[in-house]
Amino acid sequence: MHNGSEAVNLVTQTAGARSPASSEARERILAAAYDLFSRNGIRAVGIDAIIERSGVARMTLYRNFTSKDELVLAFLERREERWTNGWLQQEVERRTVDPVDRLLAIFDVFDEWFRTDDFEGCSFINVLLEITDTGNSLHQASATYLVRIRSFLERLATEAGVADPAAFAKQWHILMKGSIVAAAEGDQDAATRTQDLASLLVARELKR
Amino acid sequence: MHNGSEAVNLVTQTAGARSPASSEARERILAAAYDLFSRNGIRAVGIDAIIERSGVARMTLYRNFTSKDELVLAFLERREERWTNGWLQQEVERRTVDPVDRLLAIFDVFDEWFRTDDFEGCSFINVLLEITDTGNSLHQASATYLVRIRSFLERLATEAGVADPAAFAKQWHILMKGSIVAAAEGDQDAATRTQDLASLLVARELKR
DNA sequence: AGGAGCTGTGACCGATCGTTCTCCCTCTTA
DNA sequence: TAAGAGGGAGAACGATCGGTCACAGCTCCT
Repeated sequence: MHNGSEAVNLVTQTAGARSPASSEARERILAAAYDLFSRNGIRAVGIDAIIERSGVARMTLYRNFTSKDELVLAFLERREERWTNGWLQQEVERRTVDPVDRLLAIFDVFDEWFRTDDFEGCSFINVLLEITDTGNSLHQASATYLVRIRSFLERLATEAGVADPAAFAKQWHILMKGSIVAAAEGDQDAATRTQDLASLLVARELKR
Repeated sequence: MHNGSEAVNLVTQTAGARSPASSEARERILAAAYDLFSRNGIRAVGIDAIIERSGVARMTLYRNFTSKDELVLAFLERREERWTNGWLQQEVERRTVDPVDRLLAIFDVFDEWFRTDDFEGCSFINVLLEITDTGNSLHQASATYLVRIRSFLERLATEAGVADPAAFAKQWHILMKGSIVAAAEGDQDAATRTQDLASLLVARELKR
Protein backbone atom coordinates (compact mmCIF):
# COMPACT_ATOMS: atom_id res chain seq x y z
CA MET A 1 0.00 0.00 0.00
CA HIS A 2 1.10 3.50 -0.90
CA ASN A 3 4.18 2.05 -2.45
CA GLY A 4 2.76 1.74 -5.92
CA SER A 5 5.55 0.93 -8.32
CA GLU A 6 4.68 3.42 -11.00
CA ALA A 7 8.46 3.49 -11.21
CA VAL A 8 8.70 6.22 -13.87
CA ASN A 9 11.21 4.70 -16.20
CA LEU A 10 13.76 7.38 -16.74
CA VAL A 11 16.39 5.34 -18.53
CA THR A 12 17.66 6.48 -21.89
CA GLN A 13 17.76 10.14 -21.15
CA THR A 14 18.91 13.06 -23.19
CA ALA A 15 22.46 14.22 -23.64
CA GLY A 16 25.19 13.81 -21.03
CA ALA A 17 22.72 15.19 -18.52
CA ARG A 18 22.29 11.70 -17.08
CA SER A 19 21.33 13.23 -13.78
CA PRO A 20 22.15 10.96 -10.84
CA ALA A 21 19.11 12.32 -9.04
CA SER A 22 16.82 10.14 -11.10
CA SER A 23 18.83 7.06 -11.99
CA GLU A 24 17.25 3.65 -11.97
CA ALA A 25 19.47 2.54 -9.10
CA ARG A 26 18.41 5.50 -7.01
CA GLU A 27 14.81 4.57 -7.61
CA ARG A 28 15.35 1.00 -6.47
CA ILE A 29 17.13 2.16 -3.33
CA LEU A 30 14.36 4.56 -2.49
CA ALA A 31 11.72 1.91 -3.09
CA ALA A 32 13.47 -0.51 -0.75
CA ALA A 33 14.02 2.19 1.85
CA TYR A 34 10.35 3.13 1.64
CA ASP A 35 9.18 -0.39 2.36
CA LEU A 36 11.63 -1.04 5.16
CA PHE A 37 11.52 2.32 6.89
CA SER A 38 7.76 2.63 6.80
CA ARG A 39 7.25 -0.80 8.25
CA ASN A 40 10.12 -1.15 10.71
CA GLY A 41 11.16 2.37 11.59
CA ILE A 42 14.45 4.11 11.02
CA ARG A 43 16.83 2.77 13.62
CA ALA A 44 15.78 -0.83 13.16
CA VAL A 45 16.68 -0.78 9.47
CA GLY A 46 20.36 -0.83 8.57
CA ILE A 47 22.08 0.07 5.34
CA ASP A 48 22.77 -3.61 4.73
CA ALA A 49 19.06 -4.44 4.72
CA ILE A 50 18.40 -1.72 2.18
CA ILE A 51 21.14 -2.72 -0.22
CA GLU A 52 20.10 -6.33 0.04
CA ARG A 53 16.45 -5.62 -0.74
CA SER A 54 17.23 -3.16 -3.51
CA GLY A 55 19.82 -5.48 -5.06
CA VAL A 56 22.10 -2.52 -5.45
CA ALA A 57 25.77 -2.22 -4.59
CA ARG A 58 26.74 -0.61 -1.33
CA MET A 59 28.69 2.13 -3.06
CA THR A 60 25.83 2.90 -5.39
CA LEU A 61 23.77 3.81 -2.38
CA TYR A 62 26.42 6.15 -1.06
CA ARG A 63 26.90 7.70 -4.48
CA ASN A 64 23.21 8.58 -4.56
CA PHE A 65 22.81 9.55 -0.92
CA THR A 66 25.64 11.04 1.07
CA SER A 67 24.46 9.42 4.30
CA LYS A 68 21.72 7.35 5.87
CA ASP A 69 20.14 10.50 7.25
CA GLU A 70 19.81 11.91 3.77
CA LEU A 71 18.20 8.70 2.61
CA VAL A 72 15.73 8.95 5.47
CA LEU A 73 15.00 12.52 4.46
CA ALA A 74 14.30 11.35 0.92
CA PHE A 75 12.07 8.62 2.32
CA LEU A 76 10.04 11.16 4.31
CA GLU A 77 9.66 13.29 1.23
CA ARG A 78 8.39 10.33 -0.72
CA ARG A 79 6.12 9.41 2.13
CA GLU A 80 4.40 12.75 1.74
CA GLU A 81 4.09 12.27 -2.00
CA ARG A 82 2.63 8.81 -1.68
CA TRP A 83 0.78 8.81 1.62
CA THR A 84 -0.32 12.36 2.36
CA ASN A 85 -0.86 13.62 -1.17
CA GLY A 86 -1.22 10.57 -3.35
CA TRP A 87 -3.36 8.60 -0.97
CA LEU A 88 -5.08 10.35 1.93
CA GLN A 89 -5.77 13.65 0.24
CA GLN A 90 -6.64 12.16 -3.12
CA GLU A 91 -8.83 9.44 -1.67
CA VAL A 92 -10.75 11.92 0.45
CA GLU A 93 -11.32 14.24 -2.48
CA ARG A 94 -12.39 11.39 -4.71
CA ARG A 95 -15.10 10.24 -2.33
CA THR A 96 -17.02 13.43 -1.84
CA VAL A 97 -16.95 17.13 -2.55
CA ASP A 98 -18.50 18.85 0.43
CA PRO A 99 -15.67 20.00 2.72
CA VAL A 100 -17.34 18.72 5.89
CA ASP A 101 -17.99 15.37 4.27
CA ARG A 102 -14.38 15.30 3.19
CA LEU A 103 -13.20 15.92 6.73
CA LEU A 104 -15.34 13.08 7.99
CA ALA A 105 -14.31 10.89 5.06
CA ILE A 106 -10.77 10.93 6.43
CA PHE A 107 -11.90 8.38 8.98
CA ASP A 108 -13.58 6.26 6.34
CA VAL A 109 -10.27 6.13 4.52
CA PHE A 110 -8.50 5.42 7.81
CA ASP A 111 -10.94 2.62 8.50
CA GLU A 112 -9.84 0.76 5.40
CA TRP A 113 -6.22 1.54 6.18
CA PHE A 114 -6.46 0.22 9.75
CA ARG A 115 -7.87 -3.05 8.51
CA THR A 116 -5.03 -3.82 6.12
CA ASP A 117 -2.99 -6.73 7.39
CA ASP A 118 0.30 -4.92 7.05
CA PHE A 119 -0.74 -1.67 8.70
CA GLU A 120 2.42 0.38 9.13
CA GLY A 121 1.20 3.49 10.92
CA CYS A 122 2.16 7.07 10.24
CA SER A 123 5.85 7.38 9.44
CA PHE A 124 5.92 11.02 10.46
CA ILE A 125 4.68 10.21 13.94
CA ASN A 126 6.98 7.22 14.17
CA VAL A 127 10.10 9.13 13.24
CA LEU A 128 9.11 12.07 15.39
CA LEU A 129 8.84 9.81 18.44
CA GLU A 130 11.80 7.67 17.53
CA ILE A 131 14.18 10.60 17.15
CA THR A 132 13.76 12.42 20.45
CA ASP A 133 16.19 15.25 19.85
CA THR A 134 14.12 18.19 18.67
CA GLY A 135 17.17 19.68 16.98
CA ASN A 136 17.68 16.64 14.77
CA SER A 137 16.88 17.25 11.11
CA LEU A 138 14.85 14.05 10.85
CA HIS A 139 12.74 15.07 13.82
CA GLN A 140 12.20 18.50 12.33
CA ALA A 141 11.39 17.15 8.89
CA SER A 142 8.74 14.85 10.33
CA ALA A 143 7.24 17.75 12.25
CA THR A 144 7.11 19.77 9.05
CA TYR A 145 5.28 17.06 7.16
CA LEU A 146 2.77 16.88 9.98
CA VAL A 147 2.23 20.61 9.72
CA ARG A 148 1.51 20.15 6.02
CA ILE A 149 -1.18 17.62 6.82
CA ARG A 150 -2.68 20.22 9.10
CA SER A 151 -2.64 22.71 6.25
CA PHE A 152 -4.83 20.39 4.28
CA LEU A 153 -7.24 20.11 7.19
CA GLU A 154 -7.24 23.84 7.65
CA ARG A 155 -8.09 24.35 4.01
CA LEU A 156 -11.07 22.06 4.31
CA ALA A 157 -12.12 23.75 7.53
CA THR A 158 -11.96 27.14 5.86
CA GLU A 159 -14.06 25.92 2.98
CA ALA A 160 -16.53 24.52 5.47
CA GLY A 161 -16.91 27.92 7.04
CA VAL A 162 -15.52 27.06 10.45
CA ALA A 163 -14.98 30.06 12.72
CA ASP A 164 -11.35 29.31 13.63
CA PRO A 165 -9.95 26.97 10.96
CA ALA A 166 -6.46 26.80 12.48
CA ALA A 167 -7.72 25.71 15.89
CA PHE A 168 -10.20 23.35 14.28
CA ALA A 169 -7.46 21.75 12.21
CA LYS A 170 -5.33 21.16 15.29
CA GLN A 171 -8.18 19.47 17.08
CA TRP A 172 -8.99 17.38 14.05
CA HIS A 173 -5.39 16.35 13.77
CA ILE A 174 -5.33 15.30 17.41
CA LEU A 175 -8.22 13.00 16.61
CA MET A 176 -6.39 11.56 13.62
CA LYS A 177 -3.20 10.97 15.57
CA GLY A 178 -5.07 9.38 18.44
CA SER A 179 -6.80 7.00 16.09
CA ILE A 180 -3.55 6.01 14.40
CA VAL A 181 -1.90 5.16 17.71
CA ALA A 182 -4.99 3.22 18.75
CA ALA A 183 -4.80 1.30 15.49
CA ALA A 184 -1.14 0.55 16.13
CA GLU A 185 -2.25 -0.86 19.45
CA GLY A 186 -4.50 -3.23 17.59
CA ASP A 187 -7.90 -1.54 17.68
CA GLN A 188 -9.36 -2.22 14.27
CA ASP A 189 -12.38 -0.05 15.01
CA ALA A 190 -10.35 2.99 15.99
CA ALA A 191 -11.44 4.94 12.92
CA THR A 192 -15.12 4.46 13.62
CA ARG A 193 -14.71 5.45 17.25
CA THR A 194 -12.83 8.55 16.25
CA GLN A 195 -15.26 9.52 13.52
CA ASP A 196 -17.93 9.54 16.19
CA LEU A 197 -15.87 12.00 18.21
CA ALA A 198 -15.21 14.06 15.13
CA SER A 199 -18.90 14.34 14.35
CA LEU A 200 -19.43 15.95 17.75
CA LEU A 201 -16.96 18.66 16.88
CA VAL A 202 -18.58 19.20 13.50
CA ALA A 203 -22.00 19.44 15.13
CA ARG A 204 -20.83 22.16 17.45
CA GLU A 205 -18.85 24.18 14.94
CA LEU A 206 -21.46 24.02 12.20
CA LYS A 207 -25.08 23.92 13.11
CA ARG A 208 -26.59 22.49 10.02
CA MET B 1 9.40 14.20 36.87
CA HIS B 2 7.95 10.83 37.83
CA ASN B 3 11.43 9.71 38.72
CA GLY B 4 11.19 10.67 42.33
CA SER B 5 14.10 9.14 44.18
CA GLU B 6 12.18 7.76 47.11
CA ALA B 7 14.80 5.06 46.71
CA VAL B 8 13.50 2.75 49.45
CA ASN B 9 16.71 1.91 51.18
CA LEU B 10 16.71 -1.81 51.46
CA VAL B 11 20.26 -2.30 52.64
CA THR B 12 20.93 -4.20 55.82
CA GLN B 13 18.36 -6.86 55.34
CA THR B 14 17.54 -9.89 57.39
CA ALA B 15 19.38 -13.17 57.29
CA GLY B 16 21.02 -14.56 54.18
CA ALA B 17 17.89 -13.55 52.32
CA ARG B 18 19.79 -10.67 50.73
CA SER B 19 17.57 -10.94 47.72
CA PRO B 20 19.30 -9.70 44.56
CA ALA B 21 15.94 -8.48 43.36
CA SER B 22 16.16 -5.46 45.60
CA SER B 23 19.86 -4.72 45.99
CA GLU B 24 21.13 -1.18 46.01
CA ALA B 25 22.98 -1.71 42.75
CA ARG B 26 19.84 -2.94 41.07
CA GLU B 27 18.04 0.16 42.19
CA ARG B 28 20.70 2.44 40.75
CA ILE B 29 20.62 0.60 37.44
CA LEU B 30 16.86 0.83 37.25
CA ALA B 31 16.94 4.52 38.12
CA ALA B 32 19.44 5.23 35.36
CA ALA B 33 17.51 3.09 32.89
CA TYR B 34 14.31 4.90 33.78
CA ASP B 35 15.79 8.31 33.04
CA LEU B 36 17.49 7.29 29.83
CA PHE B 37 14.79 5.06 28.37
CA SER B 38 11.94 7.42 29.14
CA ARG B 39 13.71 10.36 27.56
CA ASN B 40 15.53 8.79 24.64
CA GLY B 41 13.70 5.61 23.81
CA ILE B 42 14.92 2.04 23.94
CA ARG B 43 17.09 1.54 20.89
CA ALA B 44 18.88 4.84 21.27
CA VAL B 45 20.12 3.92 24.74
CA GLY B 46 22.91 1.37 24.98
CA ILE B 47 24.07 -0.68 27.92
CA ASP B 48 27.17 1.46 28.14
CA ALA B 49 25.14 4.60 28.75
CA ILE B 50 23.23 2.90 31.54
CA ILE B 51 26.28 1.56 33.36
CA GLU B 52 27.98 4.91 33.05
CA ARG B 53 25.07 6.85 34.48
CA SER B 54 24.40 4.35 37.23
CA GLY B 55 28.08 4.11 38.14
CA VAL B 56 27.74 0.37 38.33
CA ALA B 57 30.00 -2.31 36.93
CA ARG B 58 29.04 -3.90 33.65
CA MET B 59 28.75 -7.35 35.17
CA THR B 60 26.61 -6.08 38.01
CA LEU B 61 24.00 -5.11 35.49
CA TYR B 62 24.02 -8.55 33.91
CA ARG B 63 23.87 -10.22 37.33
CA ASN B 64 20.68 -8.32 38.07
CA PHE B 65 19.12 -8.47 34.62
CA THR B 66 19.75 -11.37 32.27
CA SER B 67 19.48 -9.14 29.19
CA LYS B 68 18.71 -5.66 27.98
CA ASP B 69 15.20 -6.75 27.11
CA GLU B 70 14.58 -7.79 30.68
CA LEU B 71 15.85 -4.45 31.88
CA VAL B 72 13.46 -2.72 29.50
CA LEU B 73 10.65 -4.89 30.86
CA ALA B 74 11.56 -3.79 34.39
CA PHE B 75 11.63 -0.20 33.19
CA LEU B 76 8.13 -0.49 31.76
CA GLU B 77 6.90 -1.99 35.01
CA ARG B 78 8.37 0.90 36.96
CA ARG B 79 6.93 3.33 34.47
CA GLU B 80 3.48 2.07 35.37
CA GLU B 81 4.23 2.36 39.07
CA ARG B 82 5.53 5.90 38.77
CA TRP B 83 3.66 7.39 35.84
CA THR B 84 0.32 5.63 35.54
CA ASN B 85 -0.33 4.86 39.18
CA GLY B 86 1.89 7.15 41.20
CA TRP B 87 1.34 10.22 39.09
CA LEU B 88 -1.58 10.35 36.64
CA GLN B 89 -4.06 8.34 38.64
CA GLN B 90 -3.07 9.77 42.00
CA GLU B 91 -2.98 13.34 40.77
CA VAL B 92 -6.41 13.03 39.18
CA GLU B 93 -7.93 11.54 42.31
CA ARG B 94 -6.31 14.18 44.47
CA ARG B 95 -7.84 17.04 42.52
CA THR B 96 -11.48 16.11 42.59
CA VAL B 97 -13.85 13.33 43.52
CA ASP B 98 -16.64 13.36 40.97
CA PRO B 99 -15.82 10.74 38.33
CA VAL B 100 -16.68 13.04 35.42
CA ASP B 101 -14.54 15.79 36.89
CA ARG B 102 -11.76 13.28 37.34
CA LEU B 103 -11.96 12.26 33.69
CA LEU B 104 -11.73 15.87 32.62
CA ALA B 105 -8.99 16.55 35.17
CA ILE B 106 -6.76 14.17 33.23
CA PHE B 107 -6.25 16.96 30.75
CA ASP B 108 -5.51 19.47 33.48
CA VAL B 109 -2.78 17.16 34.69
CA PHE B 110 -1.62 16.68 31.10
CA ASP B 111 -1.53 20.42 30.63
CA GLU B 112 1.07 20.80 33.36
CA TRP B 113 2.95 17.80 32.03
CA PHE B 114 3.07 19.14 28.48
CA ARG B 115 4.54 22.40 29.73
CA THR B 116 7.48 20.84 31.52
CA ASP B 117 10.71 21.63 29.73
CA ASP B 118 11.85 18.03 29.62
CA PHE B 119 8.58 16.51 28.39
CA GLU B 120 9.32 12.88 27.59
CA GLY B 121 6.03 11.61 26.25
CA CYS B 122 4.34 8.30 27.00
CA SER B 123 6.87 5.48 27.18
CA PHE B 124 4.25 2.88 26.41
CA ILE B 125 3.33 4.57 23.14
CA ASN B 126 6.96 5.18 22.33
CA VAL B 127 8.02 1.57 22.84
CA LEU B 128 4.92 0.27 21.08
CA LEU B 129 5.75 2.30 17.99
CA GLU B 130 9.49 1.75 18.24
CA ILE B 131 9.20 -2.04 18.40
CA THR B 132 7.10 -2.82 15.36
CA ASP B 133 6.96 -6.57 15.70
CA THR B 134 3.67 -7.36 17.43
CA GLY B 135 5.09 -10.66 18.66
CA ASN B 136 7.92 -8.98 20.54
CA SER B 137 7.57 -9.11 24.32
CA LEU B 138 8.40 -5.44 24.70
CA HIS B 139 5.69 -4.50 22.22
CA GLN B 140 3.21 -6.72 24.02
CA ALA B 141 4.15 -5.42 27.45
CA SER B 142 3.63 -1.84 26.32
CA ALA B 143 0.26 -2.76 24.89
CA THR B 144 -0.70 -4.35 28.20
CA TYR B 145 0.22 -1.26 30.20
CA LEU B 146 -1.91 0.80 27.83
CA VAL B 147 -4.82 -1.55 28.44
CA ARG B 148 -4.38 -0.98 32.17
CA ILE B 149 -4.68 2.75 31.66
CA ARG B 150 -7.91 2.07 29.85
CA SER B 151 -9.12 0.03 32.81
CA PHE B 152 -8.73 3.09 34.97
CA LEU B 153 -10.72 5.15 32.51
CA GLU B 154 -13.38 2.50 32.31
CA ARG B 155 -13.69 2.47 36.08
CA LEU B 156 -14.27 6.19 36.13
CA ALA B 157 -16.72 5.92 33.24
CA THR B 158 -18.66 3.26 35.08
CA GLU B 159 -18.81 5.38 38.21
CA ALA B 160 -20.01 8.27 36.07
CA GLY B 161 -22.88 6.17 34.83
CA VAL B 162 -21.88 6.07 31.19
CA ALA B 163 -23.97 3.70 29.07
CA ASP B 164 -21.06 1.80 27.51
CA PRO B 165 -18.00 2.33 29.72
CA ALA B 166 -15.69 0.17 27.63
CA ALA B 167 -16.40 2.06 24.43
CA PHE B 168 -16.27 5.35 26.27
CA ALA B 169 -12.86 4.49 27.73
CA LYS B 170 -11.50 3.64 24.30
CA GLN B 171 -12.64 6.96 22.90
CA TRP B 172 -11.26 8.83 25.89
CA HIS B 173 -7.95 7.05 25.47
CA ILE B 174 -7.82 8.03 21.81
CA LEU B 175 -8.13 11.63 22.93
CA MET B 176 -5.34 11.19 25.45
CA LYS B 177 -3.02 9.56 22.95
CA GLY B 178 -3.75 12.18 20.34
CA SER B 179 -2.92 14.95 22.79
CA ILE B 180 0.34 13.30 23.82
CA VAL B 181 1.53 13.00 20.23
CA ALA B 182 0.50 16.61 19.60
CA ALA B 183 2.52 17.64 22.64
CA ALA B 184 5.50 15.70 21.33
CA GLU B 185 5.11 17.69 18.15
CA GLY B 186 5.48 20.84 20.21
CA ASP B 187 1.91 21.97 20.80
CA GLN B 188 1.94 23.23 24.38
CA ASP B 189 -1.81 23.80 24.31
CA ALA B 190 -2.64 20.27 23.21
CA ALA B 191 -4.23 19.39 26.54
CA THR B 192 -6.62 22.34 26.45
CA ARG B 193 -7.62 21.60 22.89
CA THR B 194 -8.27 17.99 23.77
CA GLN B 195 -10.18 18.77 26.91
CA ASP B 196 -12.52 20.78 24.75
CA LEU B 197 -13.12 17.73 22.58
CA ALA B 198 -13.53 15.57 25.65
CA SER B 199 -16.18 17.86 27.05
CA LEU B 200 -18.24 17.29 23.92
CA LEU B 201 -18.24 13.58 24.55
CA VAL B 202 -19.17 14.08 28.18
CA ALA B 203 -22.02 16.37 27.18
CA ARG B 204 -23.47 13.78 24.89
CA GLU B 205 -23.04 10.77 27.16
CA LEU B 206 -24.30 12.48 30.27
CA LYS B 207 -26.94 15.13 29.94
CA ARG B 208 -26.45 17.08 33.10
C1' DA C 1 38.31 5.18 -30.81
C1' DG C 2 38.05 7.16 -26.71
C1' DG C 3 36.47 9.20 -22.66
C1' DA C 4 32.95 10.06 -19.32
C1' DG C 5 29.82 8.40 -16.00
C1' DC C 6 27.33 5.13 -13.46
C1' DT C 7 27.38 0.47 -11.48
C1' DG C 8 29.10 -3.88 -9.27
C1' DT C 9 32.32 -6.33 -6.18
C1' DG C 10 34.44 -7.07 -2.07
C1' DA C 11 37.63 -5.92 1.18
C1' DC C 12 38.04 -2.82 4.84
C1' DC C 13 37.65 1.04 8.37
C1' DG C 14 36.68 2.38 13.31
C1' DA C 15 32.93 2.50 16.37
C1' DT C 16 29.47 0.53 18.94
C1' DC C 17 26.20 -3.06 19.92
C1' DG C 18 24.78 -6.69 23.65
C1' DT C 19 27.06 -10.14 26.20
C1' DT C 20 30.56 -13.03 28.72
C1' DC C 21 34.68 -13.87 31.24
C1' DT C 22 38.20 -13.65 34.94
C1' DC C 23 40.26 -11.79 38.94
C1' DC C 24 40.00 -9.33 43.17
C1' DC C 25 38.04 -6.72 46.86
C1' DT C 26 34.70 -5.78 50.53
C1' DC C 27 31.22 -6.54 53.12
C1' DT C 28 27.95 -9.54 56.17
C1' DT C 29 26.66 -13.26 58.86
C1' DA C 30 27.32 -17.64 61.14
C1' DT D 1 37.57 -16.30 61.74
C1' DA D 2 35.98 -18.53 57.85
C1' DA D 3 32.48 -18.81 54.22
C1' DG D 4 30.03 -16.80 50.87
C1' DA D 5 27.81 -13.44 48.27
C1' DG D 6 27.75 -8.94 45.83
C1' DG D 7 30.10 -5.69 43.60
C1' DG D 8 34.09 -3.36 40.85
C1' DA D 9 37.40 -3.28 36.96
C1' DG D 10 38.68 -4.31 32.55
C1' DA D 11 39.66 -7.20 28.71
C1' DA D 12 37.48 -9.57 25.26
C1' DC D 13 33.78 -11.86 22.38
C1' DG D 14 31.34 -11.91 17.72
C1' DA D 15 28.11 -9.22 15.37
C1' DT D 16 26.61 -5.23 13.31
C1' DC D 17 26.62 -0.36 12.62
C1' DG D 18 27.43 3.60 9.04
C1' DG D 19 30.76 4.70 5.82
C1' DT D 20 35.10 4.37 2.58
C1' DC D 21 38.30 2.46 -0.62
C1' DA D 22 40.28 0.63 -5.14
C1' DC D 23 39.33 -1.55 -9.29
C1' DA D 24 37.00 -3.50 -13.04
C1' DG D 25 32.90 -3.51 -16.18
C1' DC D 26 29.35 -1.59 -18.78
C1' DT D 27 26.93 1.74 -21.80
C1' DC D 28 26.48 5.87 -23.75
C1' DC D 29 28.11 10.19 -26.32
C1' DT D 30 31.08 12.60 -29.24
